[in-house]
Amino acid sequence: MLDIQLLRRDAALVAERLAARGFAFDAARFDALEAERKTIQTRTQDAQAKRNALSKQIGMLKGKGEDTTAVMAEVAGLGDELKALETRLGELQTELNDFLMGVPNLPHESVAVGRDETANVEVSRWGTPRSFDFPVRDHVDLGEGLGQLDFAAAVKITGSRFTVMKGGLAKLHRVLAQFMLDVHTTEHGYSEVYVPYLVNADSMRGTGQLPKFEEELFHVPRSDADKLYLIPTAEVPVTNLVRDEIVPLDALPLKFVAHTPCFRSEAGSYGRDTRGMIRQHQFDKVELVQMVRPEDSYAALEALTANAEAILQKLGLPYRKMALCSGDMGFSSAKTYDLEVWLPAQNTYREISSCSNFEAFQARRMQARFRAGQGKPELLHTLNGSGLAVGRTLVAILENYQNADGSVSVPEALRARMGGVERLTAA
RNA sequence: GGAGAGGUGGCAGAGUGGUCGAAUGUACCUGACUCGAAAUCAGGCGUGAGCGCAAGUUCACCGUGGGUUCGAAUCCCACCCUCUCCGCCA
Repeated sequence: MLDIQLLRRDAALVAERLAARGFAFDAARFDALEAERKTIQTRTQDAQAKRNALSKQIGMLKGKGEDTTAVMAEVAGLGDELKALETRLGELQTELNDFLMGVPNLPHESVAVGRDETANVEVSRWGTPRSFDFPVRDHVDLGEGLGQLDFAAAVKITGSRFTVMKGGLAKLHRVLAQFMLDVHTTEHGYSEVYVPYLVNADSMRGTGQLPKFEEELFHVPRSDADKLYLIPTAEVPVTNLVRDEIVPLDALPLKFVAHTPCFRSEAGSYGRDTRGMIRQHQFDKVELVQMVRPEDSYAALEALTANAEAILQKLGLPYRKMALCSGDMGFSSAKTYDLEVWLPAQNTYREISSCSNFEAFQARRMQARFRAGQGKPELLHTLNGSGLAVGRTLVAILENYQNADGSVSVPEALRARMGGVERLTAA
């Protein structure tokens, strides 16, 4: 959520900055809503103050055993008007809130203006894509060739966009997640957390998935009014750890890492990446989350992105770092770097991590604050990034480390964890 | 699943219709005393929002949402959550 003070001061300026990300902010509507809110709120509060004063008077008179009929008559006249005002004010506040909850974050000044991913800016590249002297197979052929990747079984059990892994590949998948967790906790200073995979609507609103993106979520019904959502990323439960909290200054920065499955309905992506495990309804991800002081958040974004890059480097996977343009960023983000890993079979780089600074956008929705000294509570800045998407990392290893005979070498960094196994072969 | 208890300020804990945003204790901050500290004494000390240049002032908030009333922490309804015991269970 944006700072309403900023909108009151200059809604037109906000509209201009949001236009850069392709969002049509209706400044006229906002100004109109605000104007009415202001009058109605003032009138409501005046009426309430009057009612409170008279009621207090009745209390005092009764305490002294005196007659109250005159004051009662006076306050009786207030009733209908007050009720109407309160109702209208409630409507306006709901309307304003709904309006604000649907407005995306402002792009940081360093973000390039552009409509879609074609305007993203390549920041750096690491590693050299390997050249193959045999026909390159994609991860589906490789995994099925090994007898360790089974989409047919997943379709039978559940449906499309799920996968079953077996044997060495299943183990490699597990080992990858643990490798990432260990690197981030021991080398990068993150605290490991284990969190629920089902969350309530307040949590989804806090990080910005609701109210706008409900169709991208899976949910589990409970009572009528109350359902739980499967997390689309660990960002949701982990960031919400600080919802409605005032964190002491000396506890900052907070740095968390969590390994969770992620569930996405992928509504609207029919036909995209239908083959293989690039785009699944369920996938594992190791997520980095930070809560920092506002003045530290852009340095933290660089550091967090470097933390994710370190995993790719240790695994020897070539990648490039992209700074997303204004039109390609997520709803809540002020600035985002995507890390894209080289996939030989697709002959291109594909997203494997997305690292974002949300500034105070999520914190404002969540009332996530810190207190410096004796001062007023201030909003935190929140950040997160994948470190990394485990399924896609597995895909990248299969394709980049494949051999002519269809076997797959295990990256050096994982061999000890794999019990010394150097390559995955068909059983 | 069955039975019971309970959700009040950072924490503890009063308050069952009126002067209660809320006693008291504790924690914390400031000052006094002290060479300094402890102890003691005095004062201060919630969050959000509106109006205002400011001083200030008004409103809302006692789990959540409704209702009754001139007036609700207190009464009524629904829901959520926590705890205890029993049963079942990874």
